[in-house]
Amino acid sequence: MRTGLDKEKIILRAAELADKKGSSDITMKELADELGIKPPSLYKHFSGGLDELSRELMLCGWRMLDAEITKAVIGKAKDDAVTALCYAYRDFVLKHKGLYEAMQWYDMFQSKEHMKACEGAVDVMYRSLSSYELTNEQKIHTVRLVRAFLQGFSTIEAHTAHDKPVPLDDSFDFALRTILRGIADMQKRSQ
Amino acid sequence: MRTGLDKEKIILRAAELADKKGSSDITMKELADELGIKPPSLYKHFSGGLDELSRELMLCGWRMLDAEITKAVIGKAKDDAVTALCYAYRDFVLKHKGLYEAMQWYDMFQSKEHMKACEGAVDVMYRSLSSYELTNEQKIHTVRLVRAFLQGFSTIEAHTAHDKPVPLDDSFDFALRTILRGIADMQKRSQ
DNA sequence: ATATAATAGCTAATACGATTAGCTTTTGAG
DNA sequence: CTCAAAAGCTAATCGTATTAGCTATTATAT
Repeated sequence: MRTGLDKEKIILRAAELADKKGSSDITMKELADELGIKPPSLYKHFSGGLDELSRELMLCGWRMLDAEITKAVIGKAKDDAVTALCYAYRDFVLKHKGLYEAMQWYDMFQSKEHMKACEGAVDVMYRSLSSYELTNEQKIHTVRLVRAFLQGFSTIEAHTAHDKPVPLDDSFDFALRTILRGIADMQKRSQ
Repeated sequence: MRTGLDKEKIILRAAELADKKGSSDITMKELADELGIKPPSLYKHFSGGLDELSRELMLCGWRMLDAEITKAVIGKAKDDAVTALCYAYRDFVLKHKGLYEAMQWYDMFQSKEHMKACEGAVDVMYRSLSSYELTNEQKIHTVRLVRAFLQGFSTIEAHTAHDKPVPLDDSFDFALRTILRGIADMQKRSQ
């Protein structure tokens, strides 16, 4: 009982470590070294071993992302809200490459838990669309489109060398405008 | 020299195994078992071990995807081509969940090789846009948008339970139409 | 055909990370 | 001040990757 560690602190440390490595593949040994303890000691905090740690990392990541995008859309509506949310999401992924990878720790056995975890973040997306005049079904489609785009663009960007002839910023902006235009178009037609 | 195996066959078998597991995390042991040989024997074909196997799997996957989408767009232009390409891409991912994961074996050390590998598939996307009247820069933005959307939508779909209230097919269709509308809009304005 | 070199498999041995078992020290509650 | 839980440690076990060295098969060159 010397180091003053607890589950929370360890997870945050693990997240940092993942981001430093740029990958979610962190080992008990690496994490223990990072914390100045021996690998077996980690089992006092995570009796479920690496699996439990991964799950916690995933949950922690979604909570953080949720917080970021929530903060970003406060006081904004419609296009402003969607735009802010998208930029915040992308920034998060670029800043947390390793953690974001851990957040993809989909299904297998824990599918429900994972879904609950992203739920918060996805819910923010839904709320951001609430100021538009869309049917529920349209909102669902739109959230899926936005989610897919963000997931795809950010991962590709995070894993690709940043020396493109055409800046990625411009492409992101372009894509975002395309999507917003699509939403506007939808509203026009449903009137 | 009994089993008549060669690099090519082993890779294809590894791809099947990955898809069967729904994950790219296949071990030397699993693969050896699958092939009816002992793990050390694999090193006769892959002296670089698991790393080399992963790389080959990645390359193999991109070649396969390239072939699929190329086949899909033959004889088509504009919206028809893009639509066919998108559906083919999505089908591929859903059919090859494990292999597709292996294809994400980004950067680290081999970044250039990986880029070359996707290059073929990305090139098909560019060609599919050739029938539109777009500037080079616009094409680049568009390819990035399409790529991001496909990557994101497919991975999310591949990893999520298929029991949604609103069918994913409809959302895919909706998103695709939104993107095509965006392209049309762009052309209108640049005239 | 036959000797020979490369091939492709095998077993045994090594290394390393995950995990478990059991011991010990610190710390918080009473 | 005592005691139980908490949190760390070392030693031991297990499983997978990988290497080393052996052997049988196959292909090739004489």
